[in-house]
Amino acid sequence: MNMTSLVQSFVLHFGEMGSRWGISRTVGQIYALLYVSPKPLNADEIAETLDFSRSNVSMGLKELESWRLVRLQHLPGDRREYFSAPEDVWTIFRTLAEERRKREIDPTLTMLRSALMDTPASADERYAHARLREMHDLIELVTTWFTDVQKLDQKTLAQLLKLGSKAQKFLALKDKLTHGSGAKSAIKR
Amino acid sequence: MNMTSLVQSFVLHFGEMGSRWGISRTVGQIYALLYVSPKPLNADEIAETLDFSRSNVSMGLKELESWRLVRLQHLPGDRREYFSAPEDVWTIFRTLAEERRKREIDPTLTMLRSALMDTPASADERYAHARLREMHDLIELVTTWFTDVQKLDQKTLAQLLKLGSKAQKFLALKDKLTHGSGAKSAIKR
DNA sequence: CTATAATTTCAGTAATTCCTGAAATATCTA
DNA sequence: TAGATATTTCAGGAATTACTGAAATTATAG
Repeated sequence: MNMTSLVQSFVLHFGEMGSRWGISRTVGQIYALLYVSPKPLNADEIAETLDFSRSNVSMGLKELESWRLVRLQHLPGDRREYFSAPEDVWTIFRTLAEERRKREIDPTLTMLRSALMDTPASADERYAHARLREMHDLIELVTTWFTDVQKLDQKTLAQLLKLGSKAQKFLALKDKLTHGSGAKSAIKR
Repeated sequence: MNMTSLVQSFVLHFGEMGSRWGISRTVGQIYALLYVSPKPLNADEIAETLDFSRSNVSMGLKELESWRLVRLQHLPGDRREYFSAPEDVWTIFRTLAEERRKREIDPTLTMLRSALMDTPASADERYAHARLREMHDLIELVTTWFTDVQKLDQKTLAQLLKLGSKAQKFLALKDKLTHGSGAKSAIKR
Protein backbone atom coordinates (compact mmCIF):
# COMPACT_ATOMS: atom_id res chain seq x y z
CA MET A 1 0.00 0.00 0.00
CA ASN A 2 1.38 3.39 -0.84
CA MET A 3 0.61 6.74 0.73
CA THR A 4 -0.66 9.86 -0.91
CA SER A 5 1.58 12.86 -0.40
CA LEU A 6 -0.96 14.28 2.01
CA VAL A 7 -0.68 11.26 4.24
CA GLN A 8 3.03 10.97 3.73
CA SER A 9 3.87 14.42 5.01
CA PHE A 10 1.60 13.90 7.99
CA VAL A 11 3.18 10.56 8.83
CA LEU A 12 6.71 11.91 8.52
CA HIS A 13 5.96 14.92 10.66
CA PHE A 14 4.43 12.77 13.35
CA GLY A 15 7.46 10.54 13.32
CA GLU A 16 9.71 13.51 14.02
CA MET A 17 7.43 14.82 16.71
CA GLY A 18 7.20 11.42 18.31
CA SER A 19 10.91 11.32 18.87
CA ARG A 20 10.72 14.65 20.68
CA TRP A 21 8.33 13.06 23.10
CA GLY A 22 9.00 9.75 24.72
CA ILE A 23 8.02 7.63 21.73
CA SER A 24 10.18 6.52 18.84
CA ARG A 25 9.90 7.73 15.28
CA THR A 26 8.52 4.36 14.25
CA VAL A 27 5.73 4.42 16.79
CA GLY A 28 4.81 7.96 15.82
CA GLN A 29 4.57 7.03 12.17
CA ILE A 30 2.49 3.94 12.85
CA TYR A 31 0.05 5.98 14.85
CA ALA A 32 -0.19 8.71 12.27
CA LEU A 33 -0.90 6.15 9.60
CA LEU A 34 -3.64 4.51 11.64
CA TYR A 35 -5.08 7.88 12.48
CA VAL A 36 -5.71 8.83 8.87
CA SER A 37 -6.62 5.40 7.65
CA PRO A 38 -10.32 5.01 6.85
CA LYS A 39 -10.18 1.32 7.67
CA PRO A 40 -8.28 -0.82 10.18
CA LEU A 41 -4.87 -2.08 9.09
CA ASN A 42 -3.02 -5.27 9.88
CA ALA A 43 0.63 -5.41 10.83
CA ASP A 44 1.78 -6.52 7.40
CA GLU A 45 0.06 -3.63 5.70
CA ILE A 46 1.66 -1.20 8.12
CA ALA A 47 5.08 -2.76 7.67
CA GLU A 48 4.77 -2.62 3.91
CA THR A 49 3.44 0.93 3.78
CA LEU A 50 6.03 2.39 6.11
CA ASP A 51 8.81 0.05 5.04
CA PHE A 52 9.57 -1.20 8.54
CA SER A 53 10.35 -4.76 9.50
CA ARG A 54 7.45 -6.86 10.61
CA SER A 55 8.91 -7.22 14.10
CA ASN A 56 9.37 -3.50 14.46
CA VAL A 57 5.70 -2.98 13.69
CA SER A 58 4.79 -5.64 16.20
CA MET A 59 6.75 -3.85 18.94
CA GLY A 60 5.38 -0.50 17.94
CA LEU A 61 1.81 -1.73 18.12
CA LYS A 62 2.48 -3.20 21.53
CA GLU A 63 3.70 0.16 22.75
CA LEU A 64 0.64 1.89 21.32
CA GLU A 65 -1.54 -0.67 23.07
CA SER A 66 0.19 0.11 26.35
CA TRP A 67 -0.81 3.73 25.77
CA ARG A 68 -4.37 2.57 25.03
CA LEU A 69 -4.16 4.46 21.76
CA VAL A 70 -5.10 1.68 19.38
CA ARG A 71 -8.02 -0.64 19.17
CA LEU A 72 -7.53 -4.23 18.13
CA GLN A 73 -10.22 -5.95 16.11
CA HIS A 74 -10.83 -8.87 13.83
CA LEU A 75 -12.35 -8.85 10.39
CA PRO A 76 -14.71 -11.66 9.43
CA GLY A 77 -13.01 -14.41 7.51
CA ASP A 78 -9.52 -13.11 8.29
CA ARG A 79 -7.51 -14.32 11.20
CA ARG A 80 -5.05 -11.48 11.24
CA GLU A 81 -5.29 -8.72 13.79
CA TYR A 82 -6.42 -5.34 12.60
CA PHE A 83 -5.63 -2.08 14.31
CA SER A 84 -7.26 1.30 14.29
CA ALA A 85 -7.09 4.61 16.14
CA PRO A 86 -10.23 5.82 17.91
CA GLU A 87 -12.54 7.81 15.66
CA ASP A 88 -12.81 10.78 17.91
CA VAL A 89 -9.84 13.06 18.31
CA TRP A 90 -11.08 14.24 21.71
CA THR A 91 -10.99 10.68 22.98
CA ILE A 92 -7.43 10.36 21.78
CA PHE A 93 -6.51 13.60 23.50
CA ARG A 94 -8.03 12.42 26.77
CA THR A 95 -6.34 9.05 26.66
CA LEU A 96 -3.01 10.66 25.93
CA ALA A 97 -3.44 13.07 28.81
CA GLU A 98 -4.47 10.31 31.20
CA GLU A 99 -1.54 8.11 30.29
CA ARG A 100 0.98 10.91 30.53
CA ARG A 101 -0.45 11.79 33.87
CA LYS A 102 -0.13 8.25 35.11
CA ARG A 103 3.42 7.93 33.84
CA GLU A 104 4.85 11.36 34.55
CA ILE A 105 2.72 13.51 36.80
CA ASP A 106 1.67 11.00 39.43
CA PRO A 107 5.17 9.70 40.12
CA THR A 108 6.40 13.28 40.33
CA LEU A 109 3.72 14.22 42.83
CA THR A 110 4.52 11.13 44.87
CA MET A 111 8.19 12.04 44.94
CA LEU A 112 7.43 15.62 45.90
CA ARG A 113 5.08 14.59 48.68
CA SER A 114 7.53 12.19 50.12
CA ALA A 115 10.29 14.81 50.00
CA LEU A 116 7.97 17.27 51.72
CA MET A 117 7.46 14.87 54.63
CA ASP A 118 10.97 15.57 55.93
CA THR A 119 11.57 18.53 58.18
CA PRO A 120 14.19 20.81 56.67
CA ALA A 121 17.28 21.06 58.83
CA SER A 122 19.12 24.10 57.47
CA ALA A 123 18.21 27.41 55.88
CA ASP A 124 19.11 26.02 52.46
CA GLU A 125 16.91 23.04 53.01
CA ARG A 126 14.09 25.26 54.12
CA TYR A 127 14.40 27.14 50.85
CA ALA A 128 14.43 23.93 48.81
CA HIS A 129 11.47 22.69 50.80
CA ALA A 130 9.45 25.80 49.98
CA ARG A 131 10.31 25.49 46.29
CA LEU A 132 9.20 21.88 46.23
CA ARG A 133 5.97 22.86 47.90
CA GLU A 134 5.33 25.53 45.23
CA MET A 135 5.95 23.07 42.47
CA HIS A 136 3.77 20.46 44.10
CA ASP A 137 0.89 22.88 44.53
CA LEU A 138 1.07 24.12 40.97
CA ILE A 139 1.12 20.65 39.48
CA GLU A 140 -1.71 19.54 41.71
CA LEU A 141 -3.82 22.56 40.83
CA VAL A 142 -3.38 22.06 37.12
CA THR A 143 -3.98 18.32 37.14
CA THR A 144 -7.00 18.63 39.39
CA TRP A 145 -8.45 21.18 37.00
CA PHE A 146 -7.73 18.91 34.09
CA THR A 147 -9.27 15.82 35.66
CA ASP A 148 -12.29 17.88 36.53
CA VAL A 149 -13.03 19.45 33.15
CA GLN A 150 -12.22 16.20 31.40
CA LYS A 151 -15.46 14.85 32.79
CA LEU A 152 -17.48 17.38 30.84
CA ASP A 153 -18.91 16.25 27.55
CA GLN A 154 -17.05 17.30 24.47
CA LYS A 155 -19.35 20.11 23.45
CA THR A 156 -19.42 21.76 26.86
CA LEU A 157 -15.67 21.45 27.16
CA ALA A 158 -15.22 23.08 23.78
CA GLN A 159 -17.48 25.93 24.86
CA LEU A 160 -15.55 26.37 28.07
CA LEU A 161 -12.27 26.54 26.18
CA LYS A 162 -13.67 29.03 23.72
CA LEU A 163 -14.71 31.19 26.61
CA GLY A 164 -11.07 31.37 27.69
CA SER A 165 -10.08 34.29 29.84
CA LYS A 166 -13.54 35.80 29.51
CA ALA A 167 -14.53 33.35 32.20
CA GLN A 168 -12.70 35.78 34.44
CA LYS A 169 -15.71 38.06 34.31
CA PHE A 170 -17.76 35.39 35.99
CA LEU A 171 -15.21 35.23 38.74
CA ALA A 172 -15.65 38.93 39.40
CA LEU A 173 -19.38 38.41 39.43
CA LYS A 174 -19.11 35.50 41.81
CA ASP A 175 -16.82 37.54 44.04
CA LYS A 176 -19.36 40.33 44.13
CA LEU A 177 -22.19 38.01 45.05
CA THR A 178 -20.16 36.32 47.75
CA HIS A 179 -18.56 39.32 49.42
CA GLY A 180 -21.28 41.96 49.12
CA SER A 181 -20.59 45.26 47.35
CA GLY A 182 -17.63 45.63 45.03
CA ALA A 183 -16.05 48.39 47.12
CA LYS A 184 -15.97 46.34 50.28
CA SER A 185 -14.62 43.25 48.58
CA ALA A 186 -11.56 45.22 47.49
CA ILE A 187 -10.47 45.73 51.10
CA LYS A 188 -7.53 43.55 52.03
CA ARG A 189 -7.40 41.74 55.31
CA MET B 1 29.24 21.26 47.22
CA ASN B 2 27.16 18.27 48.26
CA MET B 3 23.43 17.83 48.18
CA THR B 4 21.13 17.00 51.02
CA SER B 5 19.09 13.86 50.44
CA LEU B 6 16.02 16.04 49.90
CA VAL B 7 17.69 17.83 47.02
CA GLN B 8 19.32 14.70 45.76
CA SER B 9 16.12 12.75 45.27
CA PHE B 10 14.54 15.74 43.56
CA VAL B 11 17.48 16.17 41.22
CA LEU B 12 17.61 12.49 40.32
CA HIS B 13 13.90 12.33 39.67
CA PHE B 14 14.05 15.34 37.43
CA GLY B 15 16.90 13.80 35.50
CA GLU B 16 14.84 10.73 34.75
CA MET B 17 11.80 12.80 33.82
CA GLY B 18 13.91 15.01 31.61
CA SER B 19 14.92 12.08 29.48
CA ARG B 20 11.26 11.20 28.96
CA TRP B 21 10.80 14.64 27.49
CA GLY B 22 13.07 16.05 24.86
CA ILE B 23 15.84 17.03 27.25
CA SER B 24 18.73 14.91 28.45
CA ARG B 25 19.20 13.61 31.97
CA THR B 26 22.05 16.05 32.49
CA VAL B 27 19.98 19.08 31.56
CA GLY B 28 17.14 17.93 33.79
CA GLN B 29 19.44 17.57 36.75
CA ILE B 30 21.09 20.93 36.22
CA TYR B 31 17.73 22.62 36.15
CA ALA B 32 16.47 20.81 39.23
CA LEU B 33 19.58 21.88 41.11
CA LEU B 34 19.20 25.49 40.08
CA TYR B 35 15.53 25.39 40.95
CA VAL B 36 16.10 24.48 44.59
CA SER B 37 19.26 26.49 45.06
CA PRO B 38 18.76 29.57 47.25
CA LYS B 39 21.55 31.39 45.42
CA PRO B 40 22.85 31.47 41.85
CA LEU B 41 25.47 28.88 40.96
CA ASN B 42 28.39 29.00 38.58
CA ALA B 43 29.24 26.26 36.13
CA ASP B 44 32.05 24.87 38.25
CA GLU B 45 29.82 24.51 41.27
CA ILE B 46 27.22 22.70 39.18
CA ALA B 47 29.83 20.41 37.63
CA GLU B 48 31.25 19.56 41.02
CA THR B 49 27.89 19.00 42.70
CA LEU B 50 26.47 16.78 39.99
CA ASP B 51 29.79 15.23 39.03
CA PHE B 52 29.55 16.15 35.36
CA SER B 53 32.37 17.38 33.19
CA ARG B 54 32.74 21.11 32.94
CA SER B 55 32.00 21.03 29.21
CA ASN B 56 28.85 19.02 29.74
CA VAL B 57 27.58 21.65 32.14
CA SER B 58 28.42 24.35 29.65
CA MET B 59 26.35 22.64 26.97
CA GLY B 60 23.53 21.94 29.36
CA LEU B 61 23.34 25.57 30.42
CA LYS B 62 23.30 26.64 26.80
CA GLU B 63 20.33 24.42 26.18
CA LEU B 64 18.53 25.79 29.21
CA GLU B 65 19.21 29.29 27.94
CA SER B 66 17.68 28.37 24.60
CA TRP B 67 14.57 27.38 26.55
CA ARG B 68 14.75 30.71 28.41
CA LEU B 69 14.64 28.77 31.65
CA VAL B 70 17.73 30.18 33.32
CA ARG B 71 18.84 33.68 34.11
CA LEU B 72 22.48 34.62 33.76
CA GLN B 73 23.97 37.12 36.18
CA HIS B 74 27.25 38.37 37.54
CA LEU B 75 28.29 38.70 41.15
CA PRO B 76 30.33 41.75 42.19
CA GLY B 77 34.05 41.02 42.29
CA ASP B 78 33.66 37.69 40.51
CA ARG B 79 34.04 37.34 36.79
CA ARG B 80 32.41 33.96 36.52
CA GLU B 81 28.88 33.61 35.24
CA TYR B 82 26.19 32.66 37.71
CA PHE B 83 22.95 30.97 36.82
CA SER B 84 19.59 30.78 38.49
CA ALA B 85 16.05 29.61 37.79
CA PRO B 86 13.26 32.20 37.97
CA GLU B 87 11.83 32.58 41.48
CA ASP B 88 8.27 32.07 40.49
CA VAL B 89 7.11 28.62 39.49
CA TRP B 90 4.23 30.09 37.47
CA THR B 91 6.71 31.99 35.34
CA ILE B 92 8.63 28.80 34.72
CA PHE B 93 5.45 27.02 33.76
CA ARG B 94 4.53 29.74 31.30
CA THR B 95 7.95 29.84 29.72
CA LEU B 96 7.98 26.09 29.33
CA ALA B 97 4.56 26.14 27.73
CA GLU B 98 5.51 28.94 25.35
CA GLU B 99 8.69 27.24 24.24
CA ARG B 100 7.04 23.88 23.74
CA ARG B 101 4.38 25.59 21.75
CA LYS B 102 6.92 27.30 19.57
CA ARG B 103 8.88 24.11 18.99
CA GLU B 104 6.13 21.53 18.72
CA ILE B 105 2.68 22.96 18.34
CA ASP B 106 3.30 25.74 15.85
CA PRO B 107 5.21 23.59 13.36
CA THR B 108 2.50 20.96 13.63
CA LEU B 109 -0.24 23.48 12.93
CA THR B 110 1.73 24.80 9.98
CA MET B 111 2.10 21.31 8.58
CA LEU B 112 -1.59 20.57 9.08
CA ARG B 113 -2.66 23.81 7.44
CA SER B 114 -0.48 23.26 4.45
CA ALA B 115 -1.77 19.69 4.09
CA LEU B 116 -5.32 20.99 4.32
CA MET B 117 -4.73 23.33 1.37
CA ASP B 118 -4.78 20.43 -1.07
CA THR B 119 -8.06 19.20 -2.41
CA PRO B 120 -8.50 15.52 -1.63
CA ALA B 121 -8.70 13.39 -4.77
CA SER B 122 -10.05 10.06 -3.57
CA ALA B 123 -12.43 8.86 -0.88
CA ASP B 124 -9.49 7.79 1.26
CA GLU B 125 -7.92 11.18 0.92
CA ARG B 126 -11.16 12.85 1.83
CA TYR B 127 -11.22 10.79 5.00
CA ALA B 128 -7.62 11.68 5.85
CA HIS B 129 -8.38 15.29 5.10
CA ALA B 130 -11.28 15.32 7.55
CA ARG B 131 -9.14 13.70 10.23
CA LEU B 132 -6.43 16.29 9.77
CA ARG B 133 -8.99 19.03 10.03
CA GLU B 134 -10.29 17.59 13.31
CA MET B 135 -6.82 17.43 14.73
CA HIS B 136 -6.02 20.91 13.56
CA ASP B 137 -9.15 22.34 15.12
CA LEU B 138 -8.59 20.63 18.43
CA ILE B 139 -5.00 21.76 18.72
CA GLU B 140 -5.94 25.27 17.72
CA LEU B 141 -8.77 25.43 20.24
CA VAL B 142 -6.58 24.24 23.09
CA THR B 143 -3.64 26.48 22.30
CA THR B 144 -5.84 29.51 21.76
CA TRP B 145 -7.40 28.90 25.15
CA PHE B 146 -3.98 28.52 26.68
CA THR B 147 -2.57 31.68 25.16
CA ASP B 148 -5.63 33.52 26.29
CA VAL B 149 -5.73 32.50 29.95
CA GLN B 150 -1.97 32.83 30.20
CA LYS B 151 -2.47 36.55 30.05
CA LEU B 152 -4.39 36.56 33.30
CA ASP B 153 -2.48 37.38 36.43
CA GLN B 154 -1.44 34.46 38.53
CA LYS B 155 -4.10 34.83 41.20
CA THR B 156 -6.98 35.07 38.75
CA LEU B 157 -5.67 32.14 36.80
CA ALA B 158 -5.43 30.06 39.96
CA GLN B 159 -9.02 30.97 40.79
CA LEU B 160 -10.17 30.03 37.33
CA LEU B 161 -8.46 26.67 37.57
CA LYS B 162 -9.93 26.02 41.00
CA LEU B 163 -13.34 26.68 39.54
CA GLY B 164 -12.81 23.83 37.12
CA SER B 165 -15.88 22.25 35.64
CA LYS B 166 -18.12 24.40 37.85
CA ALA B 167 -17.52 27.12 35.27
CA GLN B 168 -19.96 25.09 33.22
CA LYS B 169 -22.79 26.58 35.25
CA PHE B 170 -21.90 30.00 33.95
CA LEU B 171 -22.13 28.67 30.43
CA ALA B 172 -25.69 27.56 31.06
CA LEU B 173 -26.43 30.99 32.46
CA LYS B 174 -24.87 32.73 29.51
CA ASP B 175 -26.78 30.51 27.13
CA LYS B 176 -30.00 31.45 28.84
CA LEU B 177 -29.28 35.14 28.65
CA THR B 178 -28.24 34.99 25.02
CA HIS B 179 -30.95 32.77 23.60
CA GLY B 180 -33.94 33.71 25.70
CA SER B 181 -35.84 30.95 27.54
CA GLY B 182 -34.13 27.63 28.19
CA ALA B 183 -36.74 25.66 26.24
CA LYS B 184 -36.18 27.58 23.04
CA SER B 185 -32.41 27.44 23.21
CA ALA B 186 -32.58 23.65 23.16
CA ILE B 187 -34.04 23.66 19.64
CA LYS B 188 -31.54 22.52 17.06
CA ARG B 189 -31.22 24.18 13.72
C1' DC C 1 49.00 44.69 25.67
C1' DT C 2 49.90 40.53 28.22
C1' DA C 3 48.87 37.05 31.27
C1' DT C 4 45.39 34.62 33.32
C1' DA C 5 40.96 33.00 34.11
C1' DA C 6 36.54 31.54 32.18
C1' DT C 7 33.95 29.58 28.68
C1' DT C 8 33.02 27.17 24.41
C1' DT C 9 33.90 24.09 20.72
C1' DC C 10 34.64 19.78 18.91
C1' DA C 11 36.55 15.27 17.75
C1' DG C 12 36.43 11.01 19.57
C1' DT C 13 34.42 7.56 22.67
C1' DA C 14 30.83 5.73 25.63
C1' DA C 15 26.18 4.74 26.37
C1' DT C 16 21.75 4.24 24.91
C1' DT C 17 18.09 3.47 21.86
C1' DC C 18 16.38 1.65 17.65
C1' DC C 19 15.66 -1.79 14.37
C1' DT C 20 16.20 -6.20 12.01
C1' DG C 21 16.13 -11.17 10.89
C1' DA C 22 15.89 -15.56 12.70
C1' DA C 23 13.85 -18.51 15.80
C1' DA C 24 10.27 -19.51 19.05
C1' DT C 25 5.60 -19.36 20.29
C1' DA C 26 0.78 -18.95 19.59
C1' DT C 27 -3.41 -19.41 16.94
C1' DC C 28 -6.36 -21.04 13.64
C1' DT C 29 -8.21 -24.30 10.03
C1' DA C 30 -9.08 -28.41 7.95
C1' DT D 1 -4.09 -32.86 15.83
C1' DA D 2 -1.10 -31.61 11.93
C1' DG D 3 0.07 -28.12 9.17
C1' DA D 4 -0.16 -23.53 7.95
C1' DT D 5 -0.37 -18.87 9.16
C1' DA D 6 0.19 -15.13 12.37
C1' DT D 7 2.58 -12.98 16.09
C1' DT D 8 6.18 -12.28 19.51
C1' DT D 9 10.68 -12.55 21.39
C1' DC D 10 15.33 -11.55 21.43
C1' DA D 11 20.32 -11.37 20.33
C1' DG D 12 23.13 -8.63 17.81
C1' DG D 13 24.19 -4.81 14.74
C1' DA D 14 23.12 0.04 13.25
C1' DA D 15 22.09 4.57 14.33
C1' DT D 16 21.63 8.08 17.43
C1' DT D 17 22.54 10.64 21.44
C1' DA D 18 25.32 11.81 25.46
C1' DC D 19 29.53 12.91 27.50
C1' DT D 20 34.47 13.86 28.08
C1' DG D 21 39.06 16.02 27.72
C1' DA D 22 41.92 18.78 25.08
C1' DA D 23 42.37 22.71 22.41
C1' DA D 24 40.59 27.07 20.90
C1' DT D 25 38.27 31.18 21.87
C1' DT D 26 36.71 34.90 24.62
C1' DA D 27 36.83 38.00 28.41
C1' DT D 28 39.01 40.36 32.23
C1' DA D 29 42.45 42.36 35.28
C1' DG D 30 46.66 44.33 35.86
